[in-house]
Amino acid sequence: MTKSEKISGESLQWLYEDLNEEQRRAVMHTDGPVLILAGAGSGKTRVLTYRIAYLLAAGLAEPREILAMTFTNKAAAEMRERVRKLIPELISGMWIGTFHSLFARLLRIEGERLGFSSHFSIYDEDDQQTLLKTVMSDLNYSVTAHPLKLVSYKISAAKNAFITPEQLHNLATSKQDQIIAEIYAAYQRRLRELDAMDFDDLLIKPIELFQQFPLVLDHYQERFRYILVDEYQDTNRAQYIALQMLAAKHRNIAVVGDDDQSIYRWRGAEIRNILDFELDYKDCAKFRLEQNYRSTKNILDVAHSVVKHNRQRHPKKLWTEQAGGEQVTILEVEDDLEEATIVVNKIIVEMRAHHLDFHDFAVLYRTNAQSRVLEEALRRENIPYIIVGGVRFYERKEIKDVLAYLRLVCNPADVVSFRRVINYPARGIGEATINRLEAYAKEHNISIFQALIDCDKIEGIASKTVAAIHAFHQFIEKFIALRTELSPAELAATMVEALGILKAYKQENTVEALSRAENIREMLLAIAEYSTNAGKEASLEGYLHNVSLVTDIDTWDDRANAVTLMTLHSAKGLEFPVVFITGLEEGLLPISRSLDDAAALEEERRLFYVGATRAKKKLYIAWASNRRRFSGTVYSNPSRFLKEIDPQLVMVESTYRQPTRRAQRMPRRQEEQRMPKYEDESQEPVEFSIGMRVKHPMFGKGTIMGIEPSRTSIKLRVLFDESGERRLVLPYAKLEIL
DNA sequence: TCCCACTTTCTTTTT
DNA sequence: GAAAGTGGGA
Repeated sequence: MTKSEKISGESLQWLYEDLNEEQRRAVMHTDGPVLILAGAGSGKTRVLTYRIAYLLAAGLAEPREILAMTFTNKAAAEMRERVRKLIPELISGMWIGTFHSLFARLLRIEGERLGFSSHFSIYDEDDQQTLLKTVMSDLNYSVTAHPLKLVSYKISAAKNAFITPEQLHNLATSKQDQIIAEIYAAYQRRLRELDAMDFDDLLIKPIELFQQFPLVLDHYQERFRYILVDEYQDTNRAQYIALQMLAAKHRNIAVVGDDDQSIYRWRGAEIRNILDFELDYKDCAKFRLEQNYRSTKNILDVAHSVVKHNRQRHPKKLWTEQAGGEQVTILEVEDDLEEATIVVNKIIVEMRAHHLDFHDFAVLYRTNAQSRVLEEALRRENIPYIIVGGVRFYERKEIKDVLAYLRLVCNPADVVSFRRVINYPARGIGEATINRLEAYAKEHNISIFQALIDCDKIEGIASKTVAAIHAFHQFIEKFIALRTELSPAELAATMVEALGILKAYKQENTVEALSRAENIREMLLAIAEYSTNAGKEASLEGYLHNVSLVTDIDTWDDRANAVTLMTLHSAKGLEFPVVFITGLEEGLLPISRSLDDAAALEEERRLFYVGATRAKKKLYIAWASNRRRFSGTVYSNPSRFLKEIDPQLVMVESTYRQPTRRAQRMPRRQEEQRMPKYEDESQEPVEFSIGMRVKHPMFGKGTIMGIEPSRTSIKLRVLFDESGERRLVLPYAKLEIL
């Protein structure tokens, strides 16, 4: 049967029924590079899934020849599910997943060539910093002189830009940058010794692999006849290079994206990648999806009126058949508490008026810290809610403890995990002992885990400690042996039981301890679920790789009947009938650190755009003139984005009891830009004066006796009526003026 | 070596 | 206001 015969069959009716003309052309243009500029809500996922389905149904590709890359597991799962619905019989063997998970899979298969085993550990940011700390101390660099955050940020940035330690060294313009390059080199060596990779390595190592082993590259180039990339605007340099390499042979690379929704610049994403796709592939076909199927015209116009102020963008405008719609409402409120209250009230009102459910609402914000007041307000009204993000499940201490044990069983060379659990639960093995073990391991060129066996030969370790070390060693060995006999779930459960962690938490009997115990139980259930789902494929390392790459949004349950609270970043790709964007204040959205950086500011604008275009029917935008941040109150001006919105598109609801000069409603034109106070804390004006009466939540009432400015903060000397004199650091002292 | 109390630092977003 | 780091006493 020829290609055209197959395609003309009735089975492809869906191509004509479900797609508009431009979408269909994008789907059916299968030869060569394709750029699909797909605006928010224009059916981007639909085009991708139909394209895959079409490639398969038309016989242009086998499932195993398709590689589809997304940024979240959720997006990948959705894509897979939708392809399955179209052509259930052709689903297995495709590589659909996130960059990180697919590359991890690739590295599990091919990593041995680079000196990694198939069960290498994946380090998250936390682990990364722990390792960096030890690397720096080995090199005798203090974390005071070279803040860990700075070092890890620069190394990560270099990796995302695919810059090697040597290159970074050559690029260095300061002594510190040279040192960072040196740490970077040592860090990479150490990772290899530990059989571990961090998130960035998952993107970089495939490139190194391809460069060093052209035959491997050749194999994957041949195999992946069709490559599809979602959210192309968020790819970084490393991802870009990897894609270029993989696509070089067949050149069937289709990328979908929207430059207006590029919001990961800070993570190394290069908007240039999508803006320049046509230069990279001069013969590419270009399709524009500009019909929006999600939102009303009012919402789109508001979003557009803001984003059009960006210079770094393809000019374009979405259109919709849903003319008009409800006006966008701007809520002007006094403070964050009131903001939360009004949001909750509006939810209740909207529910009654339009027969909506809780899951029809999303409340979005710039920073996770903003969720707290909202939570409290929702709880007061007994409204169920789900928070996405914040402290992630797999980053919780108790979860990481158990995971570290499991990782150690998989990969005894994993020193970061080793250090985490060697003395947890406490078995009397302290820092001094660990250092001796480490020195011994280094001297004899063995792993620290192997050094445990010989610990009785090491000088300076007490016999009691030797016994503890041997017991620990045997404990791990026992589970290494059990690994083949037990399922991951059984192994984990047995291990947790043997460690007595749950019992210890129960004994502690505090709210915190009990919730930690609960979390561990939940994790054991999750492992069991993984074991069932993966069936015969289930393995401990498989599970560990999975959880390393899971994000909160992946587990977000969109069917649960609850209001969703999340950051603007997490909201990308989702939609809700009613959306609230909160905290539209200078310094918060746009965030203070972006104010002096034109490119960063544009990203903030896109962030607003992403948020606004999540709304289907109704959009609320809120700003508060006071917001409690840290422990002080911060006064701010309305976001410049509010002023960019065409006033005719919105209605303003203000709840000021008495609007202040600062808080004039929607001023037409911006006079002097008043910077929010918290932008630079050292400049925060002192609101306190000597002799002033103040109240502290713990110490009670007192009198300010002195004000002592220092390099980084201001200290107040307060004489408390009951407890005497104390020094309090200003931004953190929760003082109320009486 | 462990444990407690105190100090310091951090809040932008996340695979 | 948390969470990690530091330091002194048991």
